[in-house]
Amino acid sequence: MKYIDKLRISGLRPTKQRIQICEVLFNTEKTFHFTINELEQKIRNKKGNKISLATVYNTVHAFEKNGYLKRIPLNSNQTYFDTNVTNHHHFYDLKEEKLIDLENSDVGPISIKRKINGKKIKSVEVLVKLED
Amino acid sequence: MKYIDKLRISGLRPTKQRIQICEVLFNTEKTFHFTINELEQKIRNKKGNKISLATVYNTVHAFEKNGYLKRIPLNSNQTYFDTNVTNHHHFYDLKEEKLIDLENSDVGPISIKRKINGKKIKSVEVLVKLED
DNA sequence: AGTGTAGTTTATAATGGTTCTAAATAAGTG
DNA sequence: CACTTATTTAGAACCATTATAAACTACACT
Repeated sequence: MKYIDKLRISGLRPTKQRIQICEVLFNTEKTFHFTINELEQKIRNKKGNKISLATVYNTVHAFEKNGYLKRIPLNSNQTYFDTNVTNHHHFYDLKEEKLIDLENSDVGPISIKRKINGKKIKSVEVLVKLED
Repeated sequence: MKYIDKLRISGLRPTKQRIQICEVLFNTEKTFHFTINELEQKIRNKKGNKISLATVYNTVHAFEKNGYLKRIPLNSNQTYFDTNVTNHHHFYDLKEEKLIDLENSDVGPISIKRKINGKKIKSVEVLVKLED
């Protein structure tokens, strides 16, 4: 099982639940965005069984901490996650309330000319809001 | 009173509460970031009286709709607003959990090379996360 | 294989920011 | 002043998320 090593490397025991969540999140051709609730639905549909909501939260947070998932900065009542952890940006369609990936090559280089003493830049994220 | 006209122009009746909120938000040299709770505290301290939390929410949302305030896209359990409604970007200090303004001139021009059919760009917002 | 320990899952409760409700109050209009 | 409509308010409701604590499971060690 390919996910067992992935989990072990991060010090996470390869439990049935975590492997199932891996299969839903990472066994796809395309990366995607999701909320915790959407993920829980997806697990229920794809695997035909249910994983406790608390476990879904725990697992997603563990995956985020280990760099397998990214949180998308966005104003919403729900938190959006992204299975695409490479450097990239997002369109946000205000009408449809949908996120669309912007490949890194879709956005020109961004230069930040200001420095803050003692701090270094961890990430630069661009959100492009779309209207009709 | 300078805020009465501002309110009237937007079709908002210039009530005592709205004027007091204007004074706290806009009667300052520098713009600033705030959450609803911080604003409510500030009103209590500066004006010595209290405005119902519901009214603070209503007013901030009304001001946002009329372009007097901007919501900052950021992952947080609380919503952050900005009294600086000009085009600009933000640092987010992960350790201190603090926002810092980036002047527009601090960020080089950003070119978005991809188009979405039927949609136009409303805004481009950059969030630069800082770590130690 | 059996045992012990630490990690994990789970249902459920608690938390906390935000929104809703409906009654009281205030502003604008004639 | 009388009337209509907007606004304020306290409190309830909502809902995503986090905490709790008991049951369960993985794993290391004999």
